Amino acid sequence: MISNNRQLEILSLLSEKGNVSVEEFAIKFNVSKMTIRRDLEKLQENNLLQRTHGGALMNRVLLQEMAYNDKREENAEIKQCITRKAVTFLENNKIIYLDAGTTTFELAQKLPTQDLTVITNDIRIAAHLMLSNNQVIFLGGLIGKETGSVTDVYAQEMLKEFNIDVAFLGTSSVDNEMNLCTPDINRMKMKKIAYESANKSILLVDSSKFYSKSLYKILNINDFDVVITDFDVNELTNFDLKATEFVSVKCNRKEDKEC
Amino acid sequence: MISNNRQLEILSLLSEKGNVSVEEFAIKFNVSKMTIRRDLEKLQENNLLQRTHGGALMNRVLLQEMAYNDKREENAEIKQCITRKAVTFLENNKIIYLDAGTTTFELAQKLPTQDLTVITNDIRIAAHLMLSNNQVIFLGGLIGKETGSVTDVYAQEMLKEFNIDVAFLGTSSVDNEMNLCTPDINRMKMKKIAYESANKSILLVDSSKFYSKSLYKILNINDFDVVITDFDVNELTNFDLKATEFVSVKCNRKEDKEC
DNA sequence: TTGCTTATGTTTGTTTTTGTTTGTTTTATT
DNA sequence: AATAAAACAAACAAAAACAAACATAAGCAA
Repeated sequence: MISNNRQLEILSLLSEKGNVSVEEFAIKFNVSKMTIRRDLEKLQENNLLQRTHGGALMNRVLLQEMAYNDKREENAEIKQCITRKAVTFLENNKIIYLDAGTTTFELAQKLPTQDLTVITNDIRIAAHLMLSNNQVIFLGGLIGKETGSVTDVYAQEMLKEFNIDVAFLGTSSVDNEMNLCTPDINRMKMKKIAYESANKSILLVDSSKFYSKSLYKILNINDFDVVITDFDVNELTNFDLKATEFVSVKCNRKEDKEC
Repeated sequence: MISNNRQLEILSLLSEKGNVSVEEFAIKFNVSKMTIRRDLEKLQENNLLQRTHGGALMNRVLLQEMAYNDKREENAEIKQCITRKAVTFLENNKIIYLDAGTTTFELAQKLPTQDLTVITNDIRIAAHLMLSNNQVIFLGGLIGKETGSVTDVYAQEMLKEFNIDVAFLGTSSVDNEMNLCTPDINRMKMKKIAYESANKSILLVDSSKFYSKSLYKILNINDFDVVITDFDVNELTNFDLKATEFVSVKCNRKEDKEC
């Protein structure tokens, strides 16, 4: 087994159990304790765990990263389908806005590597796109720990100043009347401002988000120019959706071929 | 880019398993290990994976790997010494500013994990600290590709609004008259604003930066409350440094014990 | 064919990783 | 505090992986 791989496994077990012992791993990987100690030392250097006498404790930094990765996994196939469709709405030299969220993060990874200007309030999206040849503008402010995004008044004011060609928005829920909802007032405002600043707004929403509501109404699904979703078309035709281009991606969870 | 089928298969297996070993593939494809290494080398050049001793890991999107790469940087040991000293100037519940740069990035990794408010214009610093329990405020704007930082008018205006307890600044050069210099007007302004907004300013500068000048003067070394450097003390006493608390870290490049 | 380029294998010496030994430090117990 | 047991870490040695340089083979155009 290659050493980095062993270190990754140590981290992964650590995140499950919270603490690990040197002996445990020496046996598990069939290497000497010294080797495990050296692994732990290296991992500690990178702030990935906290060594103790006899083993190591989890660093809470790691916890959060894992939580984020887990969240990414949820509905992964569906998000792949949705974002794969979303990129077809892109054109060169456009200014786009990417809302904070896991779906838009997936979209960020599928963007062309150049000729776009991308505005975002999600630090993970910004950090990722920084490596591309696109122009990246990050909205400033206090970074929210759970979401890795900025939504405060700084970000809101800054966002108002841009002329956006296409805004890609996500949402945490859609209620019975097809209103997008969110429990947080700042997130609500960010989305509204993005919508208002953009010539065209595209909603990315997977079916798990429907029929649940929370405190703030943001916009109605009808307000969007395009809605990309795996939600059942028939259910939606009960509503008056003529104003919206409606793209339903059929997504077979297992085979992932239809999209 | 990808020259053959084998490399494609390596990537595909890598994305399935997360890691691969050289030996495994040498056997699987019935070629020499050297050939596999050359494949991995090529794929790494294209940022498609991360080589390790014995094999390769999937290329991770998160910034952990960046931290990794930074470890291998030139004056790494000296920067370690300087930043180790710098953290001793921190107190709980303070508002600090971290300038963009590799030295301050090192410092960010050594910060306590809570009770600080950190303002920064460096996205790597922000992304890293986001995982801690400190409050993190990122200054918005266009992200510069080479530096991963924002220095434009948005960032400048935003920075002016904060009350900073301690600002930690770096610099690209210090000229013969002990003025900090930079070739970029926006970077110059950012540093000046940070200096003016802060109660206390601490300069982190390694000896390689001295005696070289560039277009814009920022500040004089005497303006700082504290200067932390590995530069030879005797050379500096030729200048009138009484206004500045001067901390010289002795750093033995090889042994790295003095600090 | 010849000459060129590219991919691969082999040899060699170097670097990295790992295990072992030894003596020290930490922890727990009396 | 004294003691024993466990964990640790420095130093060395062995093994594995690596990479440069050269040799060989394959593919391809003139």
